Amino acid sequence: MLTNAPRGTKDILPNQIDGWIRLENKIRELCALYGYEEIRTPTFEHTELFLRGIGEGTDVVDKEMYTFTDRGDRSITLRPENTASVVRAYLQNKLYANAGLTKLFYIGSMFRYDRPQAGRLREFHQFGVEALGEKNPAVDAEIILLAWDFLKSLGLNDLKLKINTVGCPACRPIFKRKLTEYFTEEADELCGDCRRRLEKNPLRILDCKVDGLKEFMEDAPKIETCLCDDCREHFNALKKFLTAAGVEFEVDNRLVRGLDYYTKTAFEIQYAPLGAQSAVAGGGRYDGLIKEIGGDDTPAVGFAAGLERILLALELQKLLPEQDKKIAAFIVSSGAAAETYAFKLLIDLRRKNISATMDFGKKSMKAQMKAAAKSGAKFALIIGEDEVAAETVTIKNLETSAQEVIPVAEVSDKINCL
RNA sequence: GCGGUUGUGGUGAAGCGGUUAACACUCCGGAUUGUGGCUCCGGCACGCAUGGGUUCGAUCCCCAUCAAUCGCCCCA
Repeated sequence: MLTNAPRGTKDILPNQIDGWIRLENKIRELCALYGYEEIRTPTFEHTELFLRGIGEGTDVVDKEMYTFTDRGDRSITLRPENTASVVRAYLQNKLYANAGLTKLFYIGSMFRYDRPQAGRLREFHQFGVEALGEKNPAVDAEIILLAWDFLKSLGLNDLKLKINTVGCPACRPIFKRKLTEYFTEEADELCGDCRRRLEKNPLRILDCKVDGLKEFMEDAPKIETCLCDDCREHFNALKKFLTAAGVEFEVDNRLVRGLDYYTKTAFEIQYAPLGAQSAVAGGGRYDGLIKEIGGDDTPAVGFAAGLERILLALELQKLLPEQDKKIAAFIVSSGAAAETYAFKLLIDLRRKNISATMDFGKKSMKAQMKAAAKSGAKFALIIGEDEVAAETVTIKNLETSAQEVIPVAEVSDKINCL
C-alpha cells in the first residue's frame, strides 16, 4: 500500500517531536560535560565492515542486515549498529593522532531486519558513546556512568544496572571449552536451542530462559574461575570505580553480549516495565575490534542506548508532558481589502519577532475566531473594512475578552507590553 | 524465523449472517448583522485492514495477504 510506511518503520510526528528533541538536548549536554564529541558516520557501509566487526555467526550479521548490491557492484549494508562505523572513521581519519584517548558519541538510525514489536523496530535510533585508546577500567566506569546518568537525569526510576566480564582471547576460550564439556554431558537435558548453542556459542546457554533454572545450571562452570589475572583485575577495578561513584549494580555472570567484539566488561541497563524489550542501554569493552578492522592493537569501550525504548519508558512514567507552543497573535479578517491588509500585518509582526498566524481559508469571522481560540493565541487581531479605512486594528485579548481599537502601527508595541 | 491475540470513520469504541452500521469526542456548518470559549440545531463511514471463498445474502463464517500487538528468539 502506497499510504503505509514499510513494516517496522515509523513516522515521528509533530506531537512527538518534543520528546526527541529533549533527548537529543540532554545527550549533547551530558556528552559535553563528560568530554565526548559528536561524530556522524554514513548510514551505510561496505558489508565487509560489519562482517568483520560484528562477526559472522551472530544473529545481527546472519539474519538481520539490510544488504544490497549497488549499481557499482559493491555489497552495501545499512548500518545495524554504529560502533564498527565509528572505528572505521577513527582509523580512516586518523583520529588517534591527536589524542591518547578519543571520545566520541553519535545519534542516528540503525537498521535491523527483525520482527517488529513494541520497542523493536527495523529502523530505530540509537545514541552511543565510544572511548577509543585506553585500557584503564576507569574508562569503562566512566562510560557506564554516562549511560546511567543520562537515564537517571531523564527521571527514569526502576533502572537496573547489570555488569559482567566476558574475558578476553586469553581466557575466554578456556571458559568456552569448560562450558562445552560440561553441557555436552548434560546434552539430554538441554532444550533444542541450547543443543545448537553448544557448538556455536555455549555462553548463550547460560541465559537460556528454558534451561536457566534447571539444577545442572548451578554447577556450570563460572567465568570467575577461568579469568586470567588481567581480566580479573580489570573487573575488580571496575567494581571499585562504580562503587566509588555510588551506583548500585548487580554482577550477573549470565550476562552475555550478542556481538563478537566484546571483551572483558559487558553491561546492560534494563527498564523492566518495558517487557520483553527491556534493555534500554548496553555495551562493553571491545579491545580486539580496532585491530580486527585493520588498525593497531587499541583498546576501547562503548555503549549504545535505544531511543525509542527510552521514549517508551518515559511515556510509561508520564515524563513526557505535552508542551503546547502558543503563538502571540492570530489575525482575523473579513473582506478582500482586509485580507491584503491583514497579510501585510502578519508579515510585519513576524519581522518584529512576534509569532503570528492567520486563517487562510476565507472562512466566516466566527469560524476564524474559533480557530483563533483553538490555536491558543493570546490575541486576536481583527480587521474589517472599518479598520482598513482607519488604518487601525481591533485587538482582542482572548483570555480576558477585553478589546480595543488601536492604530495598526502600534500593534507590535501593544503586544510586547501586554 | 516460530507461536498467540487483534484490525469498524480523525479518535475512543457498540454491533448483528439480511431494511438507513449505535453512542461519545473531534471536525464542519447554522442559530448572530464583523468576534471565540457555554447552549441549542444540523452534517460528516462511495462502507466495517486488503484480496479471495462459502451463502439467496456477510462487517460479522472460512482462507490468504498486510499491519499492529504479546511471548519466544535477538538486542538497544
